[in-house]
Amino acid sequence: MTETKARRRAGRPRVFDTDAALDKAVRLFWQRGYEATSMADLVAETGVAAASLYAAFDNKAGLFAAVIERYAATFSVHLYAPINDPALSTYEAVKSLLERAASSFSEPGTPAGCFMYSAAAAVSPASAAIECLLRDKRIAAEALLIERLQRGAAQGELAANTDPAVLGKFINTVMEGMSVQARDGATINELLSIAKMALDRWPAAI
Amino acid sequence: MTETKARRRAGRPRVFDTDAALDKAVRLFWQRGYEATSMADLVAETGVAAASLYAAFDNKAGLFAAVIERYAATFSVHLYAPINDPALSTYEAVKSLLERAASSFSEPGTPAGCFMYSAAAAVSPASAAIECLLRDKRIAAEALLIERLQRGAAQGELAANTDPAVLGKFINTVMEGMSVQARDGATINELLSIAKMALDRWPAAI
DNA sequence: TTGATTATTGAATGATCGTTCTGTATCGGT
DNA sequence: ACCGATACAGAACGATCATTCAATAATCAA
Repeated sequence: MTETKARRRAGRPRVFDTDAALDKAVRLFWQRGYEATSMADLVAETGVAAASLYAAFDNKAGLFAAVIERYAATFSVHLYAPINDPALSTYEAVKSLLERAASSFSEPGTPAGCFMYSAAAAVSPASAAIECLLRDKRIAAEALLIERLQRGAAQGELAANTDPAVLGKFINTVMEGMSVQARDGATINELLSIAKMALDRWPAAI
Repeated sequence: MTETKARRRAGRPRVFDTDAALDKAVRLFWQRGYEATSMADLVAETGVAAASLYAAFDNKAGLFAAVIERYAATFSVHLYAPINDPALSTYEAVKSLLERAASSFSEPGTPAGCFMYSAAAAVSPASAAIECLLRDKRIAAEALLIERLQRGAAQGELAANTDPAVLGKFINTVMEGMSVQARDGATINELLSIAKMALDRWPAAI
């Protein structure tokens, strides 16, 4: 007979909720960025003692890495869902992606813009590894989008002279710009009209 | 008889070159951002003692404000020159703007991307005023672009159903995204193809 | 030459940074 | 009941942060 439940680890059980603490940390890093968020800020916001955060995440960089994964699991997943939805045409998928970006980036309950774009836009040389973590995520997301466009091209959904890599980079660029716009106070309607303009002249197959 | 030259100030003259020091500081803030650049970094890079920097710029925020103006005078001016060039059509002006952004953001001799977009993307609440300084610059630049488009629309250079404000926001959004792309390693050719795709959406008059 | 003014140098300031230590509490296994 | 293991709380660590002080140097106006 096999154990269905995971065996509890020995020792005193953790009292704080890891995901709840990460959710708080996500907001903080999202709003202020990596360098401007101090461990003291994180302790105050999460209510978890510094030593406990270190025991769970090693150090500030480790906590940030966990925060990245938490953001990806709770926000990025929904944003990019249309890309993986087989029911949508290529155009519909991109349109839905941009519209989700517009509403997500201006969502009142969360910091403006996209965590992946603004949380470590510029860092000290000592934190270069942090910048790379986010850069890799951005590049991976772009690659995912380009792959979707390539599938669409293979299905004959794009004009023959369209390069999916360029189109994907363009769409991604607009999304990154929309994040800056949102940070500067753009409303959801302004972001939607920007998205709409990016979708104009979509290189559909003839 | 009027004094043609500005009267020298009393006291010991400044020995360090303010603009040369600002140029060094521009690079540092451009690369690392406001929070991740320390006064010790600035002292090491400029070769100017801390007390002298404080005497000249009051504090770190004051130095950053001077750095913003220096960047605007030495980089932004060239980037936005096509917008004010009366010899160019509206389309030519925007095309030239985006092409200058592509080459400027990927220029090997300077940090990648645009200082105005990445130097204070996310800051601590204590530095909120710093974020506002750059935001105001971004919004002013966007307003300048929109005004140019409105003049073009008045000249009948744009399709009748085009909203210059939306078109300007779109162009600006693409530029902001191009800065992120450049930071992530995009080449000048990749940026140019992104710019080209944005221009494909151009709503010329029929 | 003298006094007012401003800049420079180098050390020192208190505050905050990320991180760790010390001691105690709570679990599973025996 | 006891042991090894893990987590807790709070104080403490050296390093670095932005900033300023004290003393000296160089200029102008008189």
